[in-house]
Amino acid sequence: MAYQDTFSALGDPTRRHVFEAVSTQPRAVGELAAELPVSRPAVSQHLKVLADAGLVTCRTEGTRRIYAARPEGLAEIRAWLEQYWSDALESFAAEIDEGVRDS
Amino acid sequence: MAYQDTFSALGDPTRRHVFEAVSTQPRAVGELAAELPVSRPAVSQHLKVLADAGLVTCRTEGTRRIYAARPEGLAEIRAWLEQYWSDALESFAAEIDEGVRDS
DNA sequence: TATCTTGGTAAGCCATAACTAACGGTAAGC
DNA sequence: GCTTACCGTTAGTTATGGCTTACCAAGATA
Repeated sequence: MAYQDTFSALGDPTRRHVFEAVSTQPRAVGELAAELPVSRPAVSQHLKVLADAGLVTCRTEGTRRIYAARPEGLAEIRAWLEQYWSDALESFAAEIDEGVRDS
Repeated sequence: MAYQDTFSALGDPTRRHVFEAVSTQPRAVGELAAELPVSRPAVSQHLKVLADAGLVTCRTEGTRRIYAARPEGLAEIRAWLEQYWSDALESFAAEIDEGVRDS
């Protein structure tokens, strides 16, 4: 049920920006803060949330921390989506079948 | 880019519950409020957000409003996910190709 | 070894939004 | 036609969380 964490993590616009930024290319915290309209600590905090949700990984490079997107983190939400999609279509078909004769 | 609205709408846990409830079966506001630990106005507001995001539809039935899930609302996020997925794998492959030296 | 650079953490403030309570409107039933 | 019940909206309060400033830790370089 970790797809919920993914939704919560990606629910914030700033966090989506950070995620998409590191998706384009792995970057250090300072670089991200430089191109985003938020401070470095803010970026760091968002990265922590994303990391907890399994959406990014961290690689130490001297004093720098290079963050990269982790596509696998989207696997759960992807699986849920496909599952839901098929279930919904099924229910929809059943409803049509029964005929929606109001209550 | 409406997948962002979808993420924002589904980012809230309560809203996910409401969405999943109406997914199981179309229901009125009062019924939803009765089985969820939130008040009726709260449910109503959540449904408004979900409706704006195109995730639910409303059908008037006398004085009652029957809300139903709209699977199509997930189409955008689904498309984005597939797009991102393939792009990410591509970038990942390119990165591997260039060789991730160190560590 | 000393200093500088870089990143993470903690505390506090502020904004957004979710929740509750109360009111008004509308349709159904008697 | 009046009463009742249900639904939606609005105002007010509370709480969650995001942003910033300040401080601390770790590593590289001279």
